[in-house]
Amino acid sequence: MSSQRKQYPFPEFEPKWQNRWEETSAYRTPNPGEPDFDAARPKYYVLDMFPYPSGEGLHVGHPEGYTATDILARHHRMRGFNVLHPMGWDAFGLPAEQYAVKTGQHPAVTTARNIGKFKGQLQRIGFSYDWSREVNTTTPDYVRWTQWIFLQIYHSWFNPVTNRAEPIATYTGDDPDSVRLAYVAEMPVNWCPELGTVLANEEVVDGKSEVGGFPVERRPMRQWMLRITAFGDRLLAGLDALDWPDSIKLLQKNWIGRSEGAFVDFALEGVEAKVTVYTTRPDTLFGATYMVLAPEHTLVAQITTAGQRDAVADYIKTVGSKSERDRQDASREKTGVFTGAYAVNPVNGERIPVWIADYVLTGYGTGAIMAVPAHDERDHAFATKFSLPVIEVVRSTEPVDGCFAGEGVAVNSGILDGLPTAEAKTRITSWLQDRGLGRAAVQFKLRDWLFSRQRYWGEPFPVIWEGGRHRTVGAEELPVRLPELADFKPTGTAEPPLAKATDWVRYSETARRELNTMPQWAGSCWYYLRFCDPRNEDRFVGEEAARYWLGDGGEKPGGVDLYVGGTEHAVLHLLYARFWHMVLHDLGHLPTPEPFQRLVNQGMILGTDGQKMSKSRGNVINPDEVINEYGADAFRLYEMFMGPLEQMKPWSMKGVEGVYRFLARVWRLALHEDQEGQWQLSDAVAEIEPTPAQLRVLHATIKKVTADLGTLSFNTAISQMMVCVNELTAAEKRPVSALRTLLVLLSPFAPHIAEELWERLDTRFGGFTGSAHAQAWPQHDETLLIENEVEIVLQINGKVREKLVVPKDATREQLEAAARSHDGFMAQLAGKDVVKVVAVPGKLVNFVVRG
RNA sequence: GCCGGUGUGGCGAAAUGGCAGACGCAACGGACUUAAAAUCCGUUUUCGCGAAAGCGGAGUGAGGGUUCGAGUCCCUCCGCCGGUACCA
Repeated sequence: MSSQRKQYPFPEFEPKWQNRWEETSAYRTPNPGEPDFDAARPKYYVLDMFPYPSGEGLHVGHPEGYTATDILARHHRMRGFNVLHPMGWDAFGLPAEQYAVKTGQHPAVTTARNIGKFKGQLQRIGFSYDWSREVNTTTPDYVRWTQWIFLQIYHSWFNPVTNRAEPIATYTGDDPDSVRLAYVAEMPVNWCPELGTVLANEEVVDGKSEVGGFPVERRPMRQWMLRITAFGDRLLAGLDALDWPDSIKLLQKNWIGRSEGAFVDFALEGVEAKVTVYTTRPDTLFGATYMVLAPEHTLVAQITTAGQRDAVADYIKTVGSKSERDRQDASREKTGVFTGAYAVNPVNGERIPVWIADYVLTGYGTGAIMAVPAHDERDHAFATKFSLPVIEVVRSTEPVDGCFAGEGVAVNSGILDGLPTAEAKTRITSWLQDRGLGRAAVQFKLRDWLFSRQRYWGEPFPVIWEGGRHRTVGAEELPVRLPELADFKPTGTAEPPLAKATDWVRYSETARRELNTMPQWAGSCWYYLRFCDPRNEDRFVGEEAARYWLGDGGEKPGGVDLYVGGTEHAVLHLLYARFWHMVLHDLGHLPTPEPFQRLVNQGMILGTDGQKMSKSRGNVINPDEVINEYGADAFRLYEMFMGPLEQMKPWSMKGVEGVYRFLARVWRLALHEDQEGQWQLSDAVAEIEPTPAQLRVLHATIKKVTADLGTLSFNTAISQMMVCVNELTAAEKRPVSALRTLLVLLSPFAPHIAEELWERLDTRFGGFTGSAHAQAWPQHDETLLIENEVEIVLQINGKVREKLVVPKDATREQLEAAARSHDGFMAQLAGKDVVKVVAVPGKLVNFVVRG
């Protein structure tokens, strides 16, 4: 194939058009206030998840979403929108840093090289990005504003009364550091000694680092945290008004994991302390037959009796040696040990034993539970193993086998007896509250966001330490630039690499800089804002630009009109970005409450073997090779023709050839090859009226392509254009007006060939001035689609027996009469007992017979 | 385990509750060609009958249900893909 002549000369005209678009800044989008800005047009902000520019280059998965958004961007421009369609680089990250460790080359150098490669690849596909808005999260000008946003977060707190972030000045307590949205805490983190860095949870697979497969251990370290949990309720509630896939909303919902329940205080026997537990089932309090503390619970040492001290110490040691993963395996058999201590059940004064067990986690609730083995699977398994008593306190209305964890009616529960679960919950909660023994409580699975990394290649914190206290640098000192380092190798200790830049670290005689850097998510948390106003030197985004491109927060939450990317960011990037956006909105810096109004996930593209593409499987498709072979238009078109955008689907080179042939047919609609092998305008193209059939298919195509673009059904839009081209190919003469419409419809999908044909037709015919992309989107004429006659089917008991052509507006009665006068059909009906006749105009007549 | 998605020809897929398989791939036949490629035209869910035009049956993972009529709606089950995992 590669040695063969191309079916149409895309190797010549595709680069030609790409250059022309670049030279003429064809896709530059002016901002409000600029001379060529047209305020009368509506806005459309369509965004891709920007890539990490890895050394591997682009794979065919990237352009899937990018092509979809490019088609929509082009379509909206043709419909008169001001379209914001930008691209940039999420360029901090571990691979560049590790490459630097290996080679000594500065990450900035490799990053710049990779960006060059990525950008070149994207430009070869002909995307209509406004490259003048390109951003790179690692440039000082971008880092400056990332750090500035950190300052806003640091200098604010969440006011529970107003339910929003406010400047820290409005906090009236005596320890502002305890309420800041950015705070320092000693936290267990994934530390990889081999790599010399902490890793995010998602970078740890089976207790080993994803990169290199080195062991990872949990170790407590001093970390910066962001108080995302304060926004748990709003992050949850805000989902309702967003046009996101339900599955993604559900993922966020589960991740946030809001639950309603109660704190209950248990007195301890012979110890001056109480244990507070969190439960979602306070109604089962009468059934609590023992209590379990997490092995790390602070009271364990205090309450353990002399006799149990060795057993408890042994157990804690065993638990400590287990990997996090082992410990979280729910199917594992329960383990635990008695502390020797007893607690008192506040409702009935029962004395219940206190155990420690690793199935109680220290990070959730209070790290202590009341165990109700009759109505909780885990407690039941534990009680069974250690022969602890089981008391039924909820009765199901239906028979159940095994442990009953559902809702029913309270029994054996004193004041609660006879109450349904929901009522029992409120009753016991107020009972506890009245006596100061407990209170209603809401808990989240969501944890505060661990925001610091012991890495070089990230944003430095704009933070200074002095006398054991932290403070920020002033906004005028931003950006805090990374120091130059010759050696990126890990120190071998927990100390971040920045510690090696001794001059940089030393801020003053007595003050030192923070050594941690921010995680990669920091830059991606707000890049969609910077795109609105990427060169603004006074603000992270200009107020007018933000108000225009994000909307004014009217009826809908507003923000980016359409955001397309993979599902893998469902709970990380998409949650973090919403959190930052909310803080900035609360502080008055942004007009809208949410960042992304509509979200669409593209499905993964699999290898030709139906497996996930990977280097080890050797099934990776390289976009450059496809484009060399078939051209950018065919590549784009195939990516969209494969199947529904959101669906997972395998690659097929034969499929690429199919759309390539289609584009070649479009080419030959207008051109033919002469004796010298030159493409000349075909004589078959003529200024003639389209036939009624051509007109019908043309307008059906306008209608379907337009509708399908609205629902992102690119594959069916393309098949309709194929139908249209097949119709025109079959014709002796091609009406030039039909070609004109077809090229306009095709131009968002296959922009190069559309422009090239448009330009060539302009040499002979009128109506081809300017660019195909600059044309108004066509409108279909419904009257041309209506046929005078329609074919209906005649059915007996729902089975098709005959077909019949009738006037399109025939009534039910006329249809039935027509059926009854159809001899062949009546012959089949002869002798049958017709009980009912269903006639549907334009569709069918169904005779229901008995026997 | 729980949650979500999905299941239609040889393959990718299409079908406001109304003729299942549009469009594309592959395959087969024909035209063009010395020949091939490319291109163009045609056939192509499957089984049975027929020389053929055609006729008849079955058919959207399995089983049930609602309906004049179900790929589409409801119930039960199975497979595959993804997420999540002791969150009290």
